[in-house]
Amino acid sequence: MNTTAAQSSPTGEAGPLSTARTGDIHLWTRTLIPTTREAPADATTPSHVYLVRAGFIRQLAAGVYDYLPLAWRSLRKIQEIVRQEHERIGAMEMLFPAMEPVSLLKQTGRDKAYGDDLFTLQDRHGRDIALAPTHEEPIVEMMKGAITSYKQLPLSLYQIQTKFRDEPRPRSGLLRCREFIMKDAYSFHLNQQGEGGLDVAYDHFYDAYTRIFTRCGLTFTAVEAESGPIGGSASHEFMVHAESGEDKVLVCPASGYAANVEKAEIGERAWSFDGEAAQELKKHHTPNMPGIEGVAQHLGTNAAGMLKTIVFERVLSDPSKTKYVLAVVRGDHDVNEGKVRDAVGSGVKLADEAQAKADGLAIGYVSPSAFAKLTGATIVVDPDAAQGGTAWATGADEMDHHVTGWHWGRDLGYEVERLKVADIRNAEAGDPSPRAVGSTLQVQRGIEVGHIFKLGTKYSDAMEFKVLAEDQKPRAVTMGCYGIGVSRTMAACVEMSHDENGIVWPAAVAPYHVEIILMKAEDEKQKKIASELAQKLAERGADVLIDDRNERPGPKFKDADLIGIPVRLTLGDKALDAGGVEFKLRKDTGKGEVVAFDSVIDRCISALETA
RNA sequence: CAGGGUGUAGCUCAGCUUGGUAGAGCACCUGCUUUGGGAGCAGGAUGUCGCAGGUUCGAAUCCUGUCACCCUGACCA
Repeated sequence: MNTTAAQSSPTGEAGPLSTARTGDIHLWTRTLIPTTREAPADATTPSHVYLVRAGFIRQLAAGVYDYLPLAWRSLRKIQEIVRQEHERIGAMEMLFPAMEPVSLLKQTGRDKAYGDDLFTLQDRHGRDIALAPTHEEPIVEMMKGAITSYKQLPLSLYQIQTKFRDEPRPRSGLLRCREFIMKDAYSFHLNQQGEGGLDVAYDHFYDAYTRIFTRCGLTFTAVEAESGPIGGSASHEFMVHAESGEDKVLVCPASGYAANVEKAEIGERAWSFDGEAAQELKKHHTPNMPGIEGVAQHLGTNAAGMLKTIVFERVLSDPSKTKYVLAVVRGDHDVNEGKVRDAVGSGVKLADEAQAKADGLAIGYVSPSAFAKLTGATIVVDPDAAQGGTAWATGADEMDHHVTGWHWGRDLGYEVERLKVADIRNAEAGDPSPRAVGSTLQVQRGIEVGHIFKLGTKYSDAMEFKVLAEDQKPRAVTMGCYGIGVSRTMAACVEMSHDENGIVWPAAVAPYHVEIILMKAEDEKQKKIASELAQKLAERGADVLIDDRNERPGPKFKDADLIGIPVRLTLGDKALDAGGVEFKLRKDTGKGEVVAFDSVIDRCISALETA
């Protein structure tokens, strides 16, 4: 067999206009596929276990992985799909540096926004350099110098590149890395609405993302999301359904509404401060009880019987004038900072603990009663906490003490009139749907593989990126940005598609389409047939891996299942005597079937096309 | 960052309590046999016991420090 590892144009010299693609043919013994029988001790997630065991990746440091030949082939296929779909919506590919001056990030304040997540270093002159976590600043910097007129808009640019984020806790193999491959795109517009506007481009990217993840064989949902440190208005996350996913998505089966847990709205809930006090207010000594569950138990109730008061402060231009915002939720609920922000109509952050204590707030033991003693403060109450008929357990506004029998009307008095009631907590399974009366939200776990944002002029304002509009006046450029975690997408494919024997690759992202197993690697006849089959498959565009190792059948079949190539052809005496080869799809269980030589190529191709 | 855990051969791990100078299985190399779902026999090679100090006649083992990695949470395009 003369098959070489480096297969290119089989028909002749490749000229400058010839980039004809035909399939690759690689020999197992001439590439590197270090499969292992046992999983590394520290791998717990399926994609991590199988990508390591199947010889796709190896870990170099926490959240830093080598991509071995198989992984790189899959990644390139994902990248190719990404390129084709970006090409389709008219986005142009380019490449930015991986490093950028920290001073650039200071212009938008994102050096602080990213904080310790930013990898930084100093060059020989002592200049601070960051390894880019994303590229809004460099692209705006470049565009500022490159375009000056509205006539050059709209424009969409993208790149596929390694990104760096010093995650506090990398985990789950490729799902959460400190160095990872990302596709990031940026669009530029004169306006948000109308022809050539951001809204149009956003929809195009939304559609492109839908096609990309569909082509990758993923089951996913596009959910409404918070924009996080990237900023901006509208935002959607593309979430692959997977148990190992870190993100929680709330969905309403009746309306199709789907949103990230940080963003999900909750439907109407009944609330009222009316109702008589049923119990006496009683103080309890509760020292050294970390966790609301412990306190609740001590007080003879549960977390749902308690009120939790979180102290925020408004983000003001004059930081010396602290204005507190008390957010009250039921003890078993979590306050959602974004919803608090929306409810009070200004930016908020958790109050500085030392300052709050100096102002008389017993952090950790605050009750809604504290509101009566504060001047200029705001209080927002979640509907589930705004129940006047309940005798609540809550803090005693005194260190190491709680109270039971607390009552809104009796214990906050006339202040009840000044209470604001709003949805300020994270949604949970079973909450009423915001879009369909009578329906409840359900929780799904997901892996975020894509995220798109309408940035508006956040970055162009900060960096003074303007173009001249038709009215001859300078106008800040409206932007969108669009990211796909390429390496994470590969891992998501494995999370979605595997069985107890290994990976089951969707054909579009499989490192090879067909694996040919030689039962007797030394047998000249088998080698010749394998070579001929591979050649024909390659001419039809299929990538072929030939397992030519001089191994016994057992390990070869086990490895074939492990690395998960969609189509398997086995060349052995059994099938050869019957006048063909054994054909089996990875996703099918049981034995394969013998298919005659003259029809097996068509069979392979059609199986791949319908996969 | 808080809490928990682990570092011994390429991989998975035992040995540590009670100190005496390094082990198993798999993988690897050689030979023979074997060849349709992780073969058998025989022989062989493989270690700075994470690192640095300390105690001791003697440390993988005890003590101190330190580094790395994993898990839960916090955090997070």
